[in-house]
Amino acid sequence: MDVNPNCCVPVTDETLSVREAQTLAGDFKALADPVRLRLLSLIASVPEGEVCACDLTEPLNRSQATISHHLSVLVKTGLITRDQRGKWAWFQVAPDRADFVRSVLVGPPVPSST
Amino acid sequence: MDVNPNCCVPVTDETLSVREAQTLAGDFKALADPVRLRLLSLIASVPEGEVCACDLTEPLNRSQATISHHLSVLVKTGLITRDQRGKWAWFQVAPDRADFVRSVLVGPPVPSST
DNA sequence: CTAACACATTGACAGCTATCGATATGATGG
DNA sequence: CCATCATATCGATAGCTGTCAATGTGTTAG
Repeated sequence: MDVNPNCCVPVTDETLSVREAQTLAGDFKALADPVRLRLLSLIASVPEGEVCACDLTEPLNRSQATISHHLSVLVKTGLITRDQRGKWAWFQVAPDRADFVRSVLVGPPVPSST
Repeated sequence: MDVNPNCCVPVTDETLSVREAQTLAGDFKALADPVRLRLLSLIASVPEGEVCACDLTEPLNRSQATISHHLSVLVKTGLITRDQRGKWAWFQVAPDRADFVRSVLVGPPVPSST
């Protein structure tokens, strides 16, 4: 296929590399689920800075297994950290990702009425 | 299941609502693919502000059908707009989403060396 | 040791998604 | 009209993902 005469091939150095794109996509994949977003939101919203898993199952209306799964996805992606303390597991937003998480959680431009 | 005595139920008003979470997750789902991220990056990087589809197939190393599919996903999500002009289709970052797109494309903290 | 508890893991299933070849659509040029 | 080109859509397939019940693992209390 030859390039049409009206435009240029736009690949520049500013373009995301394949590797960068994969990394970024991995982060967004972790954020691309409503349950995980609400989990993250809950964890980020507590003044204490950390929440134990027992308090996350009920408000999200999912089974304990499902919540545990989502938490482990968030941990594996590095967005939150897990701290096993006795028989409870405590989660907090990963300190080095706190800015990212906060910027991500400022709600979308909800297309509400008016 | 009763709440353990060491923590509180953290549901507050700051928590993402179900609807907000769904909307946000939809955006991130569109961004959760390396090919779409690179497409977006290419479109956002041209000085002219718009690119025709013919210039997007080759650099991403995917079939024409695949690129067309990804472009339509980005259009449907509202991140880019399509302008059919003669037999070419021109794409640009949606003006009202430009800030969001730019903030999203600033590369991740790549853990590689240098 | 045993029972109860908090949580993780497993196995299964339905639904979604990325991809491509093939084909359709719609514009352009003769 | 007809051929050609740019792009969209279709159909098929392989792989991934969200979910839950069931089960495993490690902890605490008696």
